[in-house]
Amino acid sequence: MPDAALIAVAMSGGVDSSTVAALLKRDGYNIAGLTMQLWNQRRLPEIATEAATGRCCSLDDVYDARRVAEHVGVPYYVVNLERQFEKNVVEPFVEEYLAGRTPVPCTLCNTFIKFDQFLELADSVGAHSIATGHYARITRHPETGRHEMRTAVDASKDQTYFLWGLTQEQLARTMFPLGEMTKAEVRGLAEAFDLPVAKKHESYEICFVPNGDYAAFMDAWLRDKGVEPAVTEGSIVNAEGRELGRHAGAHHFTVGQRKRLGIAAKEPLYVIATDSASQKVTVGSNDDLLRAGLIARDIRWLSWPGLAAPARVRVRIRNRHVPAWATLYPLTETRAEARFDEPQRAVTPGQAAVFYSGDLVVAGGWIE
RNA sequence: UCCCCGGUCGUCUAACGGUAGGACAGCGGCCUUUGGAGCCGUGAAUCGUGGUUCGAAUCCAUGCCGGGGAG
Repeated sequence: MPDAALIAVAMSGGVDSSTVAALLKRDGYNIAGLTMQLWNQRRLPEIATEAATGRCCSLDDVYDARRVAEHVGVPYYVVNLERQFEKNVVEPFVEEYLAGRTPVPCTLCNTFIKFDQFLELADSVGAHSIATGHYARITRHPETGRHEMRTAVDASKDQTYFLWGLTQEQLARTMFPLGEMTKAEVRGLAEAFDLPVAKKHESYEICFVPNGDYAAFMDAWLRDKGVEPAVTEGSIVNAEGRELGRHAGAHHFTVGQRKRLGIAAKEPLYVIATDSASQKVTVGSNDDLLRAGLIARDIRWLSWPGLAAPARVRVRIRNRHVPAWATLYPLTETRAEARFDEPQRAVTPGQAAVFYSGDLVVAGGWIE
């Protein structure tokens, strides 16, 4: 028997969250649809493109969400969280790049916006829990009652890499109705519900970067903030320190990157490291990217309450990376070292390391 | 001035006198709720001018350019 209590559904205007709203409504839940306006695509006109549709924050998406809410027959609200989004996602995103690391804005957005600010919004409309279109599962430990996160049944759509920052309190109030479904099933339901967005394409890339050119975005954002463009020109060197080329800013590069180096060599060259202090970008062969382990900091424990002794886990070091077997050694409460069974390619500072035990999402942290 | 050696896609480099190929870089697409990676596709060259030859990147002559040597 469905709970009569109100559930706030985060509606982005995409297929997944729209299907969630329709599903919960069909099952008799009392729901309200909310769309978070996170970023104004006209904010930085110098990088705006005519093809800004399909972005998670475009006006079209808000219209789509509203149409879906009307179609499904649920109350609908749009809330403006642009200020919070810029403070908690965009600003750290730029700062991380400038510091020589490679951020994961989607994780920041989930941790600080979608499951933080949005829960406050839910409170304000009297909703005791929230539902989103994420592909992940939440379970409870049968004995301890601890909330656990598990990977989505549809492994190809699993989004736990971006969700490891959720706290017990957040998990306790969250529903992921799509975690048990495949994308194909969701599409099928969207069509069965005759949702106006049933055939809408997937959203890709960073939602607030209209054309995928995050380097241009950063430069435009900094100019908009009145920050004088720093002198970021520097050299591209090999392991021996010999200069192979020049670049316009180390923050335009990330570990493992091959494209846009503009250097012709006998074999493809990849970025091995970037250094913001010297603005040096070091390049080398693919094999030079292999690392035996990593240290993760600011770890948040999800399904496990912590770690007292070394444990066998699988580690994902980027989205859609096939998790690699490793032994996890606790260093402090929030810091741990993972040593891979097999060396992994392009371990990148600033990216997340997410630890799994079977389908359990054990914990996540930031790669140092 | 003379004597060697060498000039091939943007770069590096192949091609007994017989379809100028590859790698890297570039560009485009696919993939993907981060950045990357990967996959597929694609444009691009014989230093100039004569000559020999059925046929020249290749052989000959000459000019130009680059590197070395002899003063």
